[in-house]
Amino acid sequence: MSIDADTLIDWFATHARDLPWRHPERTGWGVLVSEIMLQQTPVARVEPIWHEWMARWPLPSSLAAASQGEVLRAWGKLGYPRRALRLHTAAGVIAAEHGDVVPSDVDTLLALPGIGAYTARAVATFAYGKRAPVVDTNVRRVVARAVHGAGDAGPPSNTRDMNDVEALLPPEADRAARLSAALMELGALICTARTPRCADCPLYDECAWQRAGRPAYAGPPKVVQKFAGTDRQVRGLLLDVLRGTEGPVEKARLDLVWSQSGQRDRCLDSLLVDGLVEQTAAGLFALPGEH
DNA sequence: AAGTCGTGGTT
DNA sequence: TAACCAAGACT
Repeated sequence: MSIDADTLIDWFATHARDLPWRHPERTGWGVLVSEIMLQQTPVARVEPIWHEWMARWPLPSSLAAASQGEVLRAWGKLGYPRRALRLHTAAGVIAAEHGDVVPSDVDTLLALPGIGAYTARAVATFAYGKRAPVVDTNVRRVVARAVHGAGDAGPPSNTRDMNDVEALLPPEADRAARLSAALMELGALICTARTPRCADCPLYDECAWQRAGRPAYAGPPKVVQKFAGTDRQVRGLLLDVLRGTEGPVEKARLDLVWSQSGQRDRCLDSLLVDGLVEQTAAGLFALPGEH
């Protein structure tokens, strides 16, 4: 079973959310920023920050001119702040080597830090109308159900997943791009992970999962990531102190966020290694480039 | 290639 | 309420 492109493209034309990075006046830079922010982060939390960034840094060169600390503060609590640092670096490369214009070529995009298989193709497709398989978690789920009749996608396999989606794309780049956006939107609004709204699905009649009686997911159990008590939580708490403080702080201030000194010190050290924190000559701690 | 990397809303 | 989930990348 396959997916009828026209059916889904038509559904998208009438049901797509009005998201700012889809507006006709958005630039490739705006699309890139949105895609990085949206990695593992919900639309609702990204939208206000994206607007701030577009107003403050309308070009790659304007972001590149900011300090890392400014960028990390503006990133706020979107999570995974290494994304902000990589985007800052990518902006510098785009400004210096690509005429301050986000590249439209997948391989060129892949060479930039923080841009992987999904983001490179999403930017090429959504910003420039190229024809490329755009595979994110939504698309994987929609294909698993509508095409393969499974309750959910199994473990990701980049090559196999992209081949699956490639086979669905119409030959015309413009329609392929719209189908890619539609597949993602369907996964986000209708074919959702926990409680799919099948009654509202434009693919209801042709969906292999529906036809098979909606069998439960039968693949290997998904690995659920813990958060409470992990280094990830502690790193987040440490960084939050520096984000909320004007200048450098003493280590004693950071020691307040977590009682276990061993884990605390290990996390602070890893933040220094990652370049998310710097130590001043006086031995104080600060966001990078702000002292 | 399995683990790691933030954060907060939803069920 | 604990678990799940959200437009992944990197090592």
